[in-house]
Amino acid sequence: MAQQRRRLPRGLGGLLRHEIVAAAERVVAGTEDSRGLTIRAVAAEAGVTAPSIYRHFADKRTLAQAVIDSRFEHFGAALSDAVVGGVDPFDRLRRRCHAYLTYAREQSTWYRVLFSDVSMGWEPGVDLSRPGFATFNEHVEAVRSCLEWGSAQIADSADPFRVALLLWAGLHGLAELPVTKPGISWPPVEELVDDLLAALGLAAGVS
Amino acid sequence: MAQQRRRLPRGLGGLLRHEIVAAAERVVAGTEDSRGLTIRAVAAEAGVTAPSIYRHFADKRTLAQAVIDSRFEHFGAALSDAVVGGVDPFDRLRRRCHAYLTYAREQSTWYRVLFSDVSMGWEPGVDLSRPGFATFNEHVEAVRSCLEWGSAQIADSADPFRVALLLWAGLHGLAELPVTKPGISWPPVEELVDDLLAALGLAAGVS
DNA sequence: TGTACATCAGTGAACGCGCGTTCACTGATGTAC
DNA sequence: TGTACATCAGTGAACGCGCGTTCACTGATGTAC
Repeated sequence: MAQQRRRLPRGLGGLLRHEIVAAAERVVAGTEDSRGLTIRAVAAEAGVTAPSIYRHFADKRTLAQAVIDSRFEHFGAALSDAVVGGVDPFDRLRRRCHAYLTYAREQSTWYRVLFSDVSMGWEPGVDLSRPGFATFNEHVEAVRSCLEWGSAQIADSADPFRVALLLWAGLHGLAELPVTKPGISWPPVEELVDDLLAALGLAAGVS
Repeated sequence: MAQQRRRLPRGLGGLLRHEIVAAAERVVAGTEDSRGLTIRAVAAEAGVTAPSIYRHFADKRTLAQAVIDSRFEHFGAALSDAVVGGVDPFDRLRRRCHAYLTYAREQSTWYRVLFSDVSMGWEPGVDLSRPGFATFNEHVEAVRSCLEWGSAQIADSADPFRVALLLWAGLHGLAELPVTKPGISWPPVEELVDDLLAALGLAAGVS
């Protein structure tokens, strides 16, 4: 039977899927919430007409999912990059937390879309390999390393998973509340998260 | 000059402003986020046509503000009611925190609208008398009472405002993340917040 | 007490808009021979 | 090398929809005399 030759993608001038995702990322970053993510706005940002989006994504939902996956990967990479150069588990965890807050401050709209938008959250029991879940697992492991490293001093009854959830909960509040409630005079959140790490027995200075 | 008599409001059958607000509360509670809050949906829920909303509210923004104020009052009242019967500051703060999580669980859509919706947040420097701010002040005072009550045991260098922010941040995470990230197997958040209170020196059992 | 009238909450139709999506098309590009 | 053709990313027009909002109206109700 005749062997169907696969065409190469057309020239570099062709609009790539990646460029649409990048345009969508900019659209959301430039607004207050995910309401701004419309096919038409993404197309305009990409310099293209709206129907051409459908050459690359079946519908709006598929596009949104692709953009969210991309942002979760970017977020996870920012946290992983931040630990480079950390001298011990406490220091590495602290760097992760500070990077978490930096991302939330600099990409505040995206942070809220990733973590406060229920229609875009992780479904229970499915898709645990999604980028966001991998990042969560790294967070739990970072906490476990601290608890094990400091086990000579701290009662080893502490459950790393529960401590990690508690730390994450605090991080989430420090990431989001200064943005949504700017009427309160927040101290630097980096100081607050350092206090939280100390309170949870996840900092070096705790005896 | 002729004294203009003010008409009494028409009969009880007349549609009251309060009924529209209540309808709007139900509309949002029945959806995933504040996108569902439309003039038409509120009117339908109230059993009325859309234009009649404008007899009571200048525009959609004014209606949304009224509903949010109402929900903040309801939220604050739930927290205040919860402390009744508390035997000491630690117990009263713990009851407040549990009521916070209960509200977030039972009214999860409204919780996210009140605390994660940036377009509806408190503006910096204005309207500090809004119901939500009063509730925040009560939260800080509840933490202050704990720190003062336990001052014989705990170093009094702890700043109640900062500790209150840290506790609030943790509460916010425990309130929101189990809803937006149900793929993680969360332990009961009441247990987690008890751990957090202990870690922050805001529980009775801490030596 | 009776009647004409002022009041006004709610109605029904309509507007202009932005949305997601579809459809037939165009025109540049790579391929077959 | 030259030409006819297949491919396909992107276009322009159009659709049906729900939105916020407006407008003239209706009809029940309370008031003045």
